[in-house]
Amino acid sequence: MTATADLATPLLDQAMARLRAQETGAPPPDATLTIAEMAERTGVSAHTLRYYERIGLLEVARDASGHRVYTATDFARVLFLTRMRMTGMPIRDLKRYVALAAAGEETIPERRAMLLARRDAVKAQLTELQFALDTIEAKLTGYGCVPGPEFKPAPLRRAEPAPAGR
Amino acid sequence: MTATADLATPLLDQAMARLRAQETGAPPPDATLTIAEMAERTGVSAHTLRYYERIGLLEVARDASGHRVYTATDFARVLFLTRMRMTGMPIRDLKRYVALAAAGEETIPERRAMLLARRDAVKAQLTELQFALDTIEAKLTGYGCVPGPEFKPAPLRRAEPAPAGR
DNA sequence: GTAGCCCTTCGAGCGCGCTCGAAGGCAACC
DNA sequence: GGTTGCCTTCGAGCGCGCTCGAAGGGCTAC
Repeated sequence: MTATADLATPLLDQAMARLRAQETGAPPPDATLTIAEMAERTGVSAHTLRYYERIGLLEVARDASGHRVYTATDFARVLFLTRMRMTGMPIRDLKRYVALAAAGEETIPERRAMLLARRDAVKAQLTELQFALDTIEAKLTGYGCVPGPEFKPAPLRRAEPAPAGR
Repeated sequence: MTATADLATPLLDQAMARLRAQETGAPPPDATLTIAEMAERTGVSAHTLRYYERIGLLEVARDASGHRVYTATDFARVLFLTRMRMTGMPIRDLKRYVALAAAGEETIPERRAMLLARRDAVKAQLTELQFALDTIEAKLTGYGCVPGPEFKPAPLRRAEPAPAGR
């Protein structure tokens, strides 16, 4: 994809980078990573990793020279953050979530509530996206395009019953 | 949903407004609409409707007093635009698409290419969103939430990339 | 030593997509 | 005539999420 330059979708490219990261740059066992390695493996730029730390989404140890030392836990957290960001969860909410997580067990109810809200939001988004996809394919048909020789619209299991037909 | 105020997701709310618009504010037969009526029925604010027109996404007729007069065609276009926007399609691309559509039949190949690219992007997004949803539900399970109707007591934390780590 | 390179902090800047406010027109009603 | 209220144009401003550049530190290789 990204066939035509002016159709480039940065968000999607980043997302694909992250997917690749999840597949190829699998979480290291208990090795540590430099910021450059983290950037490469998570698909999140070093600039952005520093930014996330600055705003309190991450708390990263330093080595003797003051360089950041990322652990497997940090790696997992960055993946979590990027997945939540992908769903459109605002950074302000992620900050709150992370703060709650740092605060201890008694914040679990609120964290759970946040996740439940996010889950509902994501389900709604899936419904909407499917709706938009239907719109696109209808228009493609109008432009003399067959919906496609491919069998499955997407390699995903339908999370939701499709939104009332179309 | 939108249980807690600081979890509010404007995007989602707008999206829901639009969904409602599609259901309730069904396209008028061949009546015309004022900007306020369009705003109400599409869930797109009057400010934004004017903005869309200003940047060339819309071309709206005026009445004798210079007030905008929206037709059913305009309504349909606004719905199309909002659905494409929902997929993350940048306004710049929509501008190009609209310009092509205005240019005539010979631009159909390029329009088709844009739609195909967008279709792929949306499919990728669906996959990603589903992935994120899985992540959320796994974490919810860890927080003692059952994803389904059946209840299983899960007092133990699942080994998850818990950002709650620390 | 010094070159190269990756790292650090800090603050400013940017692109996107709205969002808003000011200033005024026109029509209807009291 | 005056008030209300929705409409107009125009340009400025804003919130978000990065993104970048400047200025400098420390390590290794030559």
